[in-house]
Amino acid sequence: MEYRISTALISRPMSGLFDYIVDAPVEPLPGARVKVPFGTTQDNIAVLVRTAQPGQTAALERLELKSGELLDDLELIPPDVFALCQYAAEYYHYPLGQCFFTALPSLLREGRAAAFKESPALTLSVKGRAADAELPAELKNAGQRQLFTLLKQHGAPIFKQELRDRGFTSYALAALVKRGLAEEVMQSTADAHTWQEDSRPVLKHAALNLNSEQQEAANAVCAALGTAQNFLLYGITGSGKTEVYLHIIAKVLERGQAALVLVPEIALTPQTVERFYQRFNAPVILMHSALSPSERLNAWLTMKTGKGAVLIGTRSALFTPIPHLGLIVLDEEHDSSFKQGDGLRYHARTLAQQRAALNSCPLVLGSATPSLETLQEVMSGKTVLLQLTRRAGAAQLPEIVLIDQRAEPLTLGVQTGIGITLENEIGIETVKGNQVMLFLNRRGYAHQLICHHCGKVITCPHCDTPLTVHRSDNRLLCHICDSAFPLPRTCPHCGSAELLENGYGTEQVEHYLKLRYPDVIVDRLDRDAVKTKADLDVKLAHMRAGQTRILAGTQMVAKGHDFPGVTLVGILDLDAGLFSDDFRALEFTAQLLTQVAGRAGRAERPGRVLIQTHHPEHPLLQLLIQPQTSYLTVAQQLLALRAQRLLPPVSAQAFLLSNSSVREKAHAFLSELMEGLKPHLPEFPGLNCGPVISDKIEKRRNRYHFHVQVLSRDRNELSAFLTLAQRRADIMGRRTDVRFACDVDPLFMY
DNA sequence: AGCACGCCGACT
DNA sequence: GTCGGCGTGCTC
Repeated sequence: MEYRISTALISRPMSGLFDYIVDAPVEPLPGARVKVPFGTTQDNIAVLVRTAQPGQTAALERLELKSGELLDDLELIPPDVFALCQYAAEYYHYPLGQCFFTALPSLLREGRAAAFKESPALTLSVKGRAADAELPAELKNAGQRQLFTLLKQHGAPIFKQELRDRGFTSYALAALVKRGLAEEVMQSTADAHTWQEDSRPVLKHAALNLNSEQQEAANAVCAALGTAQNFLLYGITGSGKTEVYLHIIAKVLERGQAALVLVPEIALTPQTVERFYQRFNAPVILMHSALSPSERLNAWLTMKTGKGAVLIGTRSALFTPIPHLGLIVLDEEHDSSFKQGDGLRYHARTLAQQRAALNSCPLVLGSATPSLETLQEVMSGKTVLLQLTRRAGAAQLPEIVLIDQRAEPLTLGVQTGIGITLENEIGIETVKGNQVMLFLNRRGYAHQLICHHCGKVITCPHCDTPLTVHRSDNRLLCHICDSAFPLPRTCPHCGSAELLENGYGTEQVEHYLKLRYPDVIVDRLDRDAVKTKADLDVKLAHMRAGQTRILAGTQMVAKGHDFPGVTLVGILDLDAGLFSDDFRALEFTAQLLTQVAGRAGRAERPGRVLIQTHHPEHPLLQLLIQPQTSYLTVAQQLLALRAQRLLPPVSAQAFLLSNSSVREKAHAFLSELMEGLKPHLPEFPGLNCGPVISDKIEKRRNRYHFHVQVLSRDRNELSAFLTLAQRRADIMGRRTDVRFACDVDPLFMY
């Protein structure tokens, strides 16, 4: 039977639909993929949007439709995810086809069959099963012993990727195989049954007891199961948010429904993951950036076919088909990694709200430092606030102390970021056997290289930024485009050999500390020191074991890791976060301070936070050092400030973006676009359009960037304007070498 | 985004 | 005389 269908092409930046004829035994469903010819090209992947009755698309009567090949016999993208993509297309003013593209695993984008592939798994060998002793004596390594025990308890094979996610090293896996205790088998999830058919209870172990606050929070969400109610679980660090999630998820599973847990990339540590595996018999599936394309497809299909009960994943896991979805958790909801920075520039929180609405399930946003966006939702009554104010154990909140840098003598330490006061405190704490964490938001050894003779700063040839000195690999690195250059001995401009390093980064801090405290182990945590997930796990383990005594790092040290032995947290330079022209800077700074402070004094030992600043009188700092100040009170003040200035989240914001390798073209495009829109502006009385200006870093990766800021108190008005802008941009036609995009609800200034 | 078509400059 | 630059417009 032949059907006439409308499709969206997933790899073309066009918002229109294109019609084809497909041959199918029964009427094909929206969400299925079709392979279609397009223009002169073959094998384009499109997604079926609707079937059309003959004659319905009257405008195309003139045409003999080409035929396409149906790739999926069912819908591939189920109705809820399909609707989510449609919503994203409208909200973010992005072509529907490309939203589908974003929603699909890469192998499915390329037209591969939606079928499970076998993956390597590990199970005990005959010898391993026969081993009488609980643990074969030859296994000395703790990881290998744990792995053996796990395989023995579990019986059935476990995917190697899952074992790696749970913290076992590839080395440990190989060692068991080498000793003949375990063997590798290829396994597929294809013939597994759905998890609901499993007769075992969903819980492996009885849940931990919740304290009254936790219980109240869990009860509130459980009472709302089956509705699209949004919650903010505002829980200070160490107050046990995860335990609340686990309780709610258990309830969801008992109802026969599945749960989706979204986390920032960095949060997928073996400790967190293990708590889920330990708690539930029902299958827990992970989706993160370290998966290979076929592993990602397997995880996606496992959920789609109802063989996974809990999906834990990063941003993009939001688009995974999950039958009977009963709950969405978005943990660390303030984290900026939930916002996609290119392509479909979506915020996982925004789309999670929509998905929760589509599935009539609750959305739980969790954070110790909620975003002002979420706080605004609480104020307006759309989101229910649940609070966890008690820290586990006897832990107290740390004392925050400002160190006025203007009063510090200009020692060698100051030039590497550590003033004498902080240095002394580090000495005292480490002598006592305590741990210290230092935070600095700048990677590398030295911020820039400046010529003493001609005064020029060595900059990236592709970007408007100074190159950063990285001593560990003796290179100059561009933090914008990641290009690398050998360290020059002479100035490229004047040939002088007198090059001065200017400004310090984490690498220099680490270097200085190692010189200063040769007896203790100093480690560093930043993107350069942590290349793989395994690096991170190792460093975190050393820190947790108390081996590492001083840990210096970037944002990474602030992100939710629990180190009970830390009694001192030093913040080397906060001033940039106080005087930025980004209106979100104070919010980020308050969040960062609160998060970093949360690392200190989690056990019985009280903690302190020392903040080095040249501006101790700054009102935000003054507010934050008050012992009774909670993040919530700070955030409320910041929100009031936003309201005064009519900034997000009180009003809706978007950027129109253009870039080109020819500076003039990028500017001209936006100027002409805005000129063309001018006559329409009276139709948008609440709209506030900025001028066409260059980005703060105008040249990036050899392209010149310009933008226009658009604000409106009325989101619908903003959206209508963006639709018009998009249409005008289309009419203006594509110009070679000019790229144009919208960023709705941007998180960073351009 | 591809890709073809088409109209102008500098090669054999 | 042709090769190839990239501006323009179309793709069911």
